[in-house]
Amino acid sequence: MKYSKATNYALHTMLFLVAHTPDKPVGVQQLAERQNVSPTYLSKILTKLVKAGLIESASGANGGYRLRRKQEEISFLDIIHAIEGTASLFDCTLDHPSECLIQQEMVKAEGQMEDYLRGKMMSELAEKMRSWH
Amino acid sequence: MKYSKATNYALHTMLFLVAHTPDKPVGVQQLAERQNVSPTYLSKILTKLVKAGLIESASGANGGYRLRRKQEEISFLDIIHAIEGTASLFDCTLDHPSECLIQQEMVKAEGQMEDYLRGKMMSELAEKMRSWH
DNA sequence: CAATCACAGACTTTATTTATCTATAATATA
DNA sequence: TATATTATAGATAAATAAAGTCTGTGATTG
Repeated sequence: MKYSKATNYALHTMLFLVAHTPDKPVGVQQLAERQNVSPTYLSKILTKLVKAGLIESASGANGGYRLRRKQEEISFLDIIHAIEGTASLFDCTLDHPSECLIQQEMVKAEGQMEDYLRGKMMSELAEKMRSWH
Repeated sequence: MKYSKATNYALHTMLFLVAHTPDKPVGVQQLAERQNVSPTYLSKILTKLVKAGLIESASGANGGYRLRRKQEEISFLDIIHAIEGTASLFDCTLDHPSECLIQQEMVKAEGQMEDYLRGKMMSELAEKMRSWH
């Protein structure tokens, strides 16, 4: 079980957009170069972020992507859910007589991780980055 | 990102062994039937649990598997680690100038889930099961 | 109109997970 | 000791998912 690379790309792209001057959109080309990934592949990932309402896109010359919400309102969990989906990490496929106790505990465990990610905002990371320069 | 079915099989097998009378070993055949999985495949999974020291095996007639520790000393995390490994769920493959802030947060988030799983013992589930019968 | 950009779909490649098959080693018991 | 029973190991195959490519289309700017 691993987080996908796509999630990594998404998180880094978001962090870059947050750190970037907010007005001007950033093209996928530039974002892809910084991460050593092909623009077409990254654009697929970014489209998911657009559909999730985290960023918006502009076509045409000088187009690209920019944030759609304030950075204090974008959590790690928002981004991860946009890429990985929101389904539970654990599915008990066995047919039980009653509810699966194991499943219940696994869902609770996941919930702990999600709570942390829900509370961790992009603005906090941006703050940390700034304090280094 | 999903927990593997193997982890599900492992957890259910452990729960069964915990609920079972402790002395007599249980054969993989019986364990596999209950979960609708092939004995050879399950035995591979169980071998991992053996190597992790959670259960022990006995060859030959009347052989099988049984717990090696007390049920209060076997956590969900022990079982999951035995099957999935202990590596972090998130690897930042980008080459950063310094430590990856995103990675750091992801590791913390994981830690929350692991803390929960570390504290959740087989004995607790067995207790719940008993209270239903 | 031409250059620049995002978007969509089909496709390929690679990696991982889930098994299966077969042979071998260990053990109990008749 | 012989036989049945059981776990273990390795090679391999099949199924699924992840990662990435290619190509064409549509929107926007200058």
